[in-house]
Amino acid sequence: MEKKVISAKDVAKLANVSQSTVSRVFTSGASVSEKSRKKVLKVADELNYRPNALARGLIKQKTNMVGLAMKDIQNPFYHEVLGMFTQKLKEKGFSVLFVYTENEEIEQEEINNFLEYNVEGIIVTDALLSSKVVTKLHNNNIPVILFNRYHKDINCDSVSCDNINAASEIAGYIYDEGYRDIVFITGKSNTSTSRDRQKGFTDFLKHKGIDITILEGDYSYEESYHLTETMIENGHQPEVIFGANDVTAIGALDALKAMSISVPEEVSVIGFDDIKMSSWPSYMLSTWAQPIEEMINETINLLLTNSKHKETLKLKGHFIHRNTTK
Amino acid sequence: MEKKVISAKDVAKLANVSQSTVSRVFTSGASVSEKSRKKVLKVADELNYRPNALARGLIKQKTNMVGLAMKDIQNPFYHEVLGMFTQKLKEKGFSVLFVYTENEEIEQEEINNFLEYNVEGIIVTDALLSSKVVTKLHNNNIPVILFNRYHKDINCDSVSCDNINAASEIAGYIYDEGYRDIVFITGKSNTSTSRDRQKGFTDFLKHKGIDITILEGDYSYEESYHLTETMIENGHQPEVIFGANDVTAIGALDALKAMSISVPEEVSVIGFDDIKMSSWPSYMLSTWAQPIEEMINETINLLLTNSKHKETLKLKGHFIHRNTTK
DNA sequence: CTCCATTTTGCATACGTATGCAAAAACGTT
DNA sequence: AACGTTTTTGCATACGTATGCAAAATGGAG
Repeated sequence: MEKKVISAKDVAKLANVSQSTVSRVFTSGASVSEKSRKKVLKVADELNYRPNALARGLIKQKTNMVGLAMKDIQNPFYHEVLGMFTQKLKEKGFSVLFVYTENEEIEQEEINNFLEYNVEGIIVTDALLSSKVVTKLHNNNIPVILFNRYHKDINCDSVSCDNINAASEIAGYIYDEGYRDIVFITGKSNTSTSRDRQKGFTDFLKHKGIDITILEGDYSYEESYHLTETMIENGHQPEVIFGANDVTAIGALDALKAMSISVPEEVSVIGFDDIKMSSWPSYMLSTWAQPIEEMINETINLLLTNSKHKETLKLKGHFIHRNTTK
Repeated sequence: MEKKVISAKDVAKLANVSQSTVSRVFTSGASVSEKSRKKVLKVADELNYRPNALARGLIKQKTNMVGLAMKDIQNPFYHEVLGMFTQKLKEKGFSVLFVYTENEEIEQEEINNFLEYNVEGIIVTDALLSSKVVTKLHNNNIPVILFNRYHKDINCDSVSCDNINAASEIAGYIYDEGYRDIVFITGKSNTSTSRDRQKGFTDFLKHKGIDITILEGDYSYEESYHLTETMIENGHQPEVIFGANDVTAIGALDALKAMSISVPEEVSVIGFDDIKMSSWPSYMLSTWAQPIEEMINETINLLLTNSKHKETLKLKGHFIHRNTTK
């Protein structure tokens, strides 16, 4: 039963051609006569032959593999991102070498793993890597793209939502509605997403002469729920709460509901991400929709072009008005 | 700048040894003198050398890669599964080639992709594959394990929660509580998980002389919400609702809340999976916790042993009593 | 220092594919 | 049929590593 793995040589023998010819049949753009192609394909099909991607990668210095490192898979936003990445990369002919990381900074080890497999590019989602590692990758001519993160000290491509502007627009909306008692619940403070959302939000309002209340969250439901609950218990009931992401906003929303505070009549709530859950009837959360598809397209684009000139792309997105705002 | 990729040969030259010696330094169990090892490691570190996994895989017929095909990444349960799989596989020295699929049956193409890369095993989560494909894989001596699915016509290893027994135990609990007006909201009917949960549940109750109401869901929040809402509107308010998974139960729960029906006083709700969301304060859903970690350990175990004798493992798990049951 | 046993090393080859080069085949023109 | 042109083919080699084998180096005992 121990059927040994069949190679181009085996096919060649049965088809009465050379191994080169077999190879050419499976190499697009190579010159093979129609007769040989037919013969080879027939035998290949019978033997169930498929070219070995490792050997091919070895000789072509091209593996068709992309490393995808992802953090914080708890946030539903990234599930959608993961799904879309794998699908779009597949369309482009790439396979995905997946790594899940718990640290804010991807570890050397993960990258080494990617390098050993000669990935053609690395996408890092919701995490960072040291500038030393980035330099090393660039020396090896491997593009690396940060998705939804960037850092001034890290010279590499990055794609994210224009968090500053988005938060600023949200602030504008809130301002126009006449709200003045405003709360922002942050995400993890060491993330550029949270910092930018906070900056865009507070700067706009400060410019209008409004100081807001900032609660230090961590992008988790639990923490946000707890913060909101405590705030209300301490007698502070704001007019509007803006959460650094949807999970945060939903945590606040649930806390308000639990305390029988009506939304949006007494307190408005706004999130960020537009995860699927936000459109569930029990939430109907007003939120900022990140242009996921566009962001992913651009990321893959940067990967494919691999230009020496590094870009920091920031895409817009749009506000979605649901039932947690008036 | 175009720094070319460095090979064992380069290291060998600088360290004044042969390529074989360099190779042996990076092959555990090979015989190298301490002196050479030191020399080689020093140079390797300077040059930033790491053995090429492709070349190694080619010659050793061992790639340290595992194919992971996953369906329905929308269900939060599978995010936890994905995270745990990648971590545990990494611990065992495997890299994960990830594929996301939308079809109930993994397509030939995905498998071919895995095969081209010489994966050492394939894990299929929440989906099936044709018995033809399985046979082909077995012929190539590649183990394939279904996670949370099985099928009588597919002769391959599988690991899942013992859904029949779990649902049966839940039925027992419900019966003991004295409930008689009972609703089960199914998942997708073509999944073994949903079928088994339905079977364990209904069989137990039928045996007690109780007929239950079955609503055909699809594991989605929206459908479950809608089904529950319609049922109540039609005047049927049961004593307890059992959802085929947590997302289903949460959909029902939210529908009940929206209609101001108190849980668990008027209606109890029970789910299945114990996803993170179920322990959110606003839900506190009573549910069945699948023994994820154990399931994953067993799956990896089967992968490693790759015995000719195929097993269908069913692990137990346990009931978690929260606030949606009395 | 000599001899033998053991360890370490290098050489050569293999893994399965792609590709430059030259030979062979096919084709078209006169 | 003879020639030149184009297409197709096979040969040989390369990619970067692991490993059997024999040669070389090391170590220990006398």
